[in-house]
Amino acid sequence: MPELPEVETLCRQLNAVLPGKTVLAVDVLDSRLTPPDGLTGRQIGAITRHGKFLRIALAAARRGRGGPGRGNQPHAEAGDAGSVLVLHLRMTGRLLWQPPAVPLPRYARLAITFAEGRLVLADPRRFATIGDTLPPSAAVSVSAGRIVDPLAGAPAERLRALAQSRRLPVKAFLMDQRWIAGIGNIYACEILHQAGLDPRRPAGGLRIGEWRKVQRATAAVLARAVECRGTSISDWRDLFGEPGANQHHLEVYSRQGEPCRRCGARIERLVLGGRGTWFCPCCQK
DNA sequence: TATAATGTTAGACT
DNA sequence: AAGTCTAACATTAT
Repeated sequence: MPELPEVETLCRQLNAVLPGKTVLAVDVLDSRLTPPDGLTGRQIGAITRHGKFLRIALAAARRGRGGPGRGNQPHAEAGDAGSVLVLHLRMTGRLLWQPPAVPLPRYARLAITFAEGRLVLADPRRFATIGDTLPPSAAVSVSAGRIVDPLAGAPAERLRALAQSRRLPVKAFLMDQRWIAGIGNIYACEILHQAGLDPRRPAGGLRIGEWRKVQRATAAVLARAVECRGTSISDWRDLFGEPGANQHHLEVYSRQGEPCRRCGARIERLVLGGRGTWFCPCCQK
């Protein structure tokens, strides 16, 4: 369900709600989830997004340990085990903010209670994960050319360098989180339609001018999706249970058989890398 | 009932 | 060795 724009939406909403609040209780409702110990009593700090990961910082416990021993380095990004909560919603995970006394939603898997309300992870398929660190693959420094935030720009030269001599389909390349963080199936389809490129093209075969089109399409598609607070095809809801509006802007995703709004040809569906892939055979070459 | 689903990854295969 | 592909994860909705 959540790709970069949806996670970005949650991140902004979480930052408007959680910082400064103190965790009163953590309830695990699904045994496959193992939240880090010692969350209770701690205060929420800033929430950041890393690709599709959410990272919630936790301030030091308020009582006790107040003394001298704490030579505060200004945020050593690497070893933040014990001071953060990391979430990944995978396919069907949802985060909801509920006022006190509202009953838990269906498929609630984790609840973090505060005096003012509670944060609930609901997830029918149970793929969502929580942890105490970002995985190394999401850490900023792995490979120098990695595009850590396509919302901030995916430069054509960098895309071309990353894709150099690769033969996998350009759509699979765009979705590979090791190189570009945050693009998933919906937005990969939409970006390639807007760029006018066939999703099956080997990534290494695109010319620089074609990468420029990808650069522009990525910026436009993701920015609009964030403005629209995500795509509510079926079950995406924001932190407050509200649907997004970007589904009204989809050009190809899930539209097989319907006419392309640019050229009128029928949208086709095929399977690439095990995922449904929609494209216009007329204007994507 | 059969199929597909907004994601990732371990293992198999090239 | 490194790149690529497939199946699997668990469950619901159509």
